[in-house]
Amino acid sequence: MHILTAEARTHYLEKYPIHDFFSFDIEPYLEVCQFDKGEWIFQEGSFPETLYYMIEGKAKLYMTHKNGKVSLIEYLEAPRFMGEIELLNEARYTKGIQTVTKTICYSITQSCKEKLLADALFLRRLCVFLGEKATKITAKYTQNQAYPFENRLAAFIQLSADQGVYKEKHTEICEYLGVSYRHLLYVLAQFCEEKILEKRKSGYHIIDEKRLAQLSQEIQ
Amino acid sequence: MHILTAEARTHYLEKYPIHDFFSFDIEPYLEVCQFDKGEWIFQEGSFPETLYYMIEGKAKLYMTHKNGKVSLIEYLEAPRFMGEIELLNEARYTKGIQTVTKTICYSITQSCKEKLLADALFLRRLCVFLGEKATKITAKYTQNQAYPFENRLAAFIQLSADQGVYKEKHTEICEYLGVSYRHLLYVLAQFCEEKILEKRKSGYHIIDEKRLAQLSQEIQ
DNA sequence: TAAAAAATATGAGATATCTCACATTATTGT
DNA sequence: ACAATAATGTGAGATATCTCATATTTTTTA
Repeated sequence: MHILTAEARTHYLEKYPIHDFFSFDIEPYLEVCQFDKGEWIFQEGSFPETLYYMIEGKAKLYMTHKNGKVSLIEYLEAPRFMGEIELLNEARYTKGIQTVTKTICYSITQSCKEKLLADALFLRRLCVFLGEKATKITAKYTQNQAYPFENRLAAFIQLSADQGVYKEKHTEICEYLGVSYRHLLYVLAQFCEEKILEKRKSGYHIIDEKRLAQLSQEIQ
Repeated sequence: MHILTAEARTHYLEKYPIHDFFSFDIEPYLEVCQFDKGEWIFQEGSFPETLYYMIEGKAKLYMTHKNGKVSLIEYLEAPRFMGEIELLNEARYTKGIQTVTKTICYSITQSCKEKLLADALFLRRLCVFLGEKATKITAKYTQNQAYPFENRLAAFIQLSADQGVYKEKHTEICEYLGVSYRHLLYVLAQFCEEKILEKRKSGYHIIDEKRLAQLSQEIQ
């Protein structure tokens, strides 16, 4: 992680205004910083002392279980807060967050913690953010247990395909969707067999859009 | 649902003080109400116009999927807010909430919505509540996909057993834990076979506490 | 650019979990 | 007190999903 210079700072603050999040001047407490691809923003189990607001980039939220199994819990995409739970509660240790791409964040030091926690404007925005977060997680996991993997995968392919081509990393996606690597490959092969997808060098091409939509619509 | 009289109102307000949630006087906007066992607090799909704070009782949060499958998402236990997401966002329709026992709530009309959304004291408490909610849901569902049902059931039995006896309703629990009724019965039978539980008229008695703890501790 | 590490691929066998059908109690409303 | 409804219990067969072993290809790193 490194902190950006005055020029870059000005540029980002103009591009992604944040002043209206607060009813006091946040600039003295704010820095613009950059994480390289693959860098860890929070180490799992640490006690973070900074509130981040991600403005560009993408990261993954991880958690390691006692049995050593690692779950990819969520993709975090800009714009969003990180470390907000730790701001509200004392001494909460965090899950791990690792960037997927180069990521730019506003970092807000906890030296203005008191001010933040007394600022209705900021708190209201945080409430909305947290509420949406809870709703989204609930929806995702409720689906997970109510639908077979086939439907969830179809939905995910629709969501993540670019120009009709699906080319995510299997190792990552099987974690995210909560199935084994083997099973993901099985179902992808099955989609190919059923002529819904076609596997080429460039990725899995969607050839039966309609059928895919049908499968995924059983969810939404 | 019916609204309690002045005496009862005073009694509850003394027993469960709520004044310090707000920096203004909430009493003019507040009523104490009671829901009977099995009554619906929110009908699924409706647009609630009241913020509730449950002070006594227990309820279940439900959601119906497109395919007709119903998920029991969460047990809601006092004390907690209900309808807070709908207060923050315009026109959000809600999931269904049905009481399990007689339930007492403070109901807060949306006529003080503006005041609430400008009150840092209240918003801060709401943030903490929402943050915990998100954390809890994440933990629950992350476990769901990382551990086989055997472990989760062991943990749930430990949690819900009363004096060493487990006697929840199967129909409800299989929904909550996200498995079929049949499978729940299988695993309970398996626990009996392994002499972890013993089935009697009064319920399933825990006879091998140690082994049960072992199974469930693989999670926590 | 060679070696190491990560990602992809596939087979085979095990098991966790589901669906459906049906019988037997409890519980509840009238 | 009786009918209706909900909850419990069990068998059998299907299938969704996992584990493990092993080979190949791609990407990363020294």
